[in-house]
Amino acid sequence: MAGSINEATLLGNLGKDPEVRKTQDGKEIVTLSVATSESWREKSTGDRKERVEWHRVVIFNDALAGIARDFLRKGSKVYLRGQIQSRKWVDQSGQEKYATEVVLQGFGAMLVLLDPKKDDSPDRQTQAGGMSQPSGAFTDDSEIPF
Amino acid sequence: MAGSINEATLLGNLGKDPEVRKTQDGKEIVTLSVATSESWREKSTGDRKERVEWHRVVIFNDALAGIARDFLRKGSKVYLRGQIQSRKWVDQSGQEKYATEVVLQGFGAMLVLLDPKKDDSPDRQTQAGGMSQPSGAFTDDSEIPF
Amino acid sequence: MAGSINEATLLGNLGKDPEVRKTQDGKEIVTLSVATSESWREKSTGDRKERVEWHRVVIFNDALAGIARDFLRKGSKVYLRGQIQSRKWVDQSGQEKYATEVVLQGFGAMLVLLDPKKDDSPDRQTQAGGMSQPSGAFTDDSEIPF
Amino acid sequence: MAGSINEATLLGNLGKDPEVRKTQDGKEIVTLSVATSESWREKSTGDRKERVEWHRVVIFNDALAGIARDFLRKGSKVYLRGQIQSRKWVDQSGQEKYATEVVLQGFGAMLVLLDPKKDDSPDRQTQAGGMSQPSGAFTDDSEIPF
DNA sequence: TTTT
DNA sequence: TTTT
Repeated sequence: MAGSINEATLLGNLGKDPEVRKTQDGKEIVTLSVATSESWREKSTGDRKERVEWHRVVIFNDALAGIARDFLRKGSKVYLRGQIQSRKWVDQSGQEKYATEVVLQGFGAMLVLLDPKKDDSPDRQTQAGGMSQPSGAFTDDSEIPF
Repeated sequence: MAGSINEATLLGNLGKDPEVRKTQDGKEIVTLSVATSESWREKSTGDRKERVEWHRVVIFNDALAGIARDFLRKGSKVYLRGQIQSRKWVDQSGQEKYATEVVLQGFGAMLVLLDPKKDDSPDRQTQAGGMSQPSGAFTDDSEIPF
Repeated sequence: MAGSINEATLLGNLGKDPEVRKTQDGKEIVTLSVATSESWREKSTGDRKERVEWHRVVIFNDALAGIARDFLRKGSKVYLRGQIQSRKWVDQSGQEKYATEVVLQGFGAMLVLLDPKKDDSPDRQTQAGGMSQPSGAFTDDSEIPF
Repeated sequence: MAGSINEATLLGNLGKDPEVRKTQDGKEIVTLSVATSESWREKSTGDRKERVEWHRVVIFNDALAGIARDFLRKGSKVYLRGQIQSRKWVDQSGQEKYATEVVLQGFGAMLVLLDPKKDDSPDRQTQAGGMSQPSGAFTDDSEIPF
């Protein structure tokens, strides 16, 4: 199928520290548990309600995995974009299981750290594949149009 | 939690006709099976690979459900935005089951029909809460400002 | 034209305090100056380069305008979504002028405050038109699937 | 500034054929005029209103520029993502001019052709940095997991 | 004018 | 398990 888009965009907080695994060939894969939440007031009762959603995020992209491993911690706020992917397997008791994950891999993947910057941490954004953008002017403040 | 985002954006094709259910209070809920796909060339072997992902999409929003029911069919191309939500239940054999769905409900929800417009079909876009998109001309090039 | 999308998504910082204007009928309109920036390393020279882009953001939506007015300040980090709109006018010297803005109005508009929460500030997210989402389970931590 | 996002997402139609220019070093740059439109019913009068917005889109990315040049024409429907960038210059009469464009360049850039596929046209999606989307079947309903 |  |  040509011309399709599969994109998950999350802005939330980590429920625990990133988990780092290694593939057989030594590549690091980082897994996050990200919570998003929404709240609203029940129309009928006027009660305040909240729904929390937990997202399993798997980072295959090397650069993003390194950033996540080094700079994200339990409680960190993060903005990320990846693809929705479902896996199916049979567990030890023979049951079919499905899991759906947000996978950061390939060229749409994005990760932005949103914690207030501390000390000596490096630039806080990375996009899969790097970033290449041209130089732009606007060095003189008087040139800003508003 | 305030300040979070949970957004799934899909552009894909329906694998079958929409399914229409009714809640106890008579509200229609429409479910879609949407396929997205990506392909790439294997670096090592040079082989062409493809991965198809199937997304279960559940439309609670009345306006969007009506549009989907009336104008989407197996094979239709659609662009939509909703939230990722996971449900858990126990099946008849006592097994715990999880399912993750893209839910269209509330004010971020969006549905855009991308099939070539036939005949007498109505406006092809709706966003939750209103705002449809009517016909727009391309008659007079002089209207284009650049 | 049916089925179109016009969306600008920004995550950046305010260059100055929000500006509040009133229309003739007393409606408040809030204007923001939002900076986004990207940096990269010049391939040929190895120099570090940066490009800053300034965005004029105009908030017509009442709820979002109120949030922006009350909780955004110079330096605030904000995530927002609106539409790209261009205006044309003739200035006092008879020159034709164009300006392009990101307009928050209608049902796709979104504003998320990303500053660390202080004290007694209210919930930090609003979407145009309010928010209505169903109740969801996951109240018992043991139910979380990963 | 690290951690910022500047993203424009458009789904609209071309008002005229793509324009192809060459830089001094022979690189092709493709420019599009893309129309998006929205309509609504005036609350007070009940009148149907429509607003058409024209977007100037500049494609620096080689792969996307080639796709646009070869497969887009006046009237084509396209989905694209790029960055909002403003330029300033002085015209021949000494007037300061500003222009805002959606620029496709670097790794967030995306272009998806949405015209019904004709004949021998190639894959219809490209993302900056690679990743094209091939044909995908709908032959066997049993492949759909729900 | 911001932020890093 | 997070955050508000």
